Amino acid sequence: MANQRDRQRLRTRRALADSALRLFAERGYDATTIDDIAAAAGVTQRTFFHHFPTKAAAAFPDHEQRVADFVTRLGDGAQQADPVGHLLDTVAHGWKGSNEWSDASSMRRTRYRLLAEVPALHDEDARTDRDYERAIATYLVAAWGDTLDARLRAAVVGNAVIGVLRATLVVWGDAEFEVAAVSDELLRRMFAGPLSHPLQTL
Amino acid sequence: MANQRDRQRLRTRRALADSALRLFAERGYDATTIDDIAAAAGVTQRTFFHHFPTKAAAAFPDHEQRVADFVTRLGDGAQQADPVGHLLDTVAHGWKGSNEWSDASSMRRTRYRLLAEVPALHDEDARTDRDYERAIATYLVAAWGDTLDARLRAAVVGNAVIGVLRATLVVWGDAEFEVAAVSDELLRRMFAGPLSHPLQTL
DNA sequence: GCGCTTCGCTACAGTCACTGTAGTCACCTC
DNA sequence: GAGGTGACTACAGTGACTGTAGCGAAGCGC
Repeated sequence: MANQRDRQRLRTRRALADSALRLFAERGYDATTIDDIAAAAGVTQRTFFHHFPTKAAAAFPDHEQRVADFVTRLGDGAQQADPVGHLLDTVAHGWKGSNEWSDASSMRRTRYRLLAEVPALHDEDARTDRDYERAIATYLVAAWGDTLDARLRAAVVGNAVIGVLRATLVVWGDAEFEVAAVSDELLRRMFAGPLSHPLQTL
Repeated sequence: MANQRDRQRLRTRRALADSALRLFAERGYDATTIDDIAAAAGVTQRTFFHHFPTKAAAAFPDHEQRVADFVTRLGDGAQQADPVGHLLDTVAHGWKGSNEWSDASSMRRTRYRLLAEVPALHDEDARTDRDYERAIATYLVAAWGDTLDARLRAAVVGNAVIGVLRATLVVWGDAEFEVAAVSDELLRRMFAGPLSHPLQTL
């Protein structure tokens, strides 16, 4: 996995992602063309599309990887006695998760600001959220058993977890507080109350 | 508001929306070009863009109107003693809400099927969801008072309400049950438990 | 009725995201 | 070291979306 070719591929991918984020921040998303990004990375436009399916995807080069990591980590606890506890632990762990791509906090801030301003990036991010939601629902159905009630509550939990995180981040955008602690309290309340007991109306 | 010009404009808009939905259903979203839609409606491509900002928007010609209706209805209860009750009533009322555009249930089914299959339409729908979420959050902050805790819980409620509805609809896609009753129970649980009391960790 | 404005639509031309195809050349494998 | 694979290029095309200018009919004050 670390031969010449893979290194070259990764180098190009990084150059493209870095150029994209930098240019988006400097001149704005719409004012940046894919030709600009490719030229800045020293490759052709066609090469850009060998690495990213869309312009927006270049702003989040590690999304696929992060979702995959989350799914793996969630799956590792499939046999746990307390599936909800394991889910919450995994989510909490995700907060600390940073990797090679988004390490620099300046990059993270840039990305967050762009996300709020550019609808196309918001769409891209929302697609990733849906992947997380599906992963959570699948995990809980496996843990709870495949009844209609379980499938329904699992889907709601997936939405609730991601929704709580997203809403918390939105407010956090203009007010400082401990994101991890607050979202954890909200999620634990949700599970303590409305989400862990069968529905009456089903 | 019912002069010759407005009637003509509405007629064209309807023709475009009908042609779009029909062609999307017949040959698929990607296989339908905007020229096709415009030609089927008897106008030019440029006219299409006088009525809809994007190709996807033509599949939901009344989204703006629906959001505006929701906001109006929500605002009408601004002085109510029980804001959460008013919100739930408004949401429940939304279920029954059908209008001139989406009256025919066959159209509604077609639209729902397309929504599940076409990512671009999913994105479009998600943007509308965000409008609802913002409307709910704004309403609740006005009712609860503008503290950090209220802003946070209001944002979470907006996400939770829309999330519950979306998750319920997804599961409902392959299992029949009373959507309105089930989502109402879920929402009432959320408000009874985790969402109506100040956060400890703030 | 009669100008004057407004506006729904057309015609035309351009940009840019994205795709298909074919080819080159370095690297990897056996 | 021969053959295959894969990263990248070159070129050409499609289709979503935009800007601008103009036509002709509906509205509106006189």
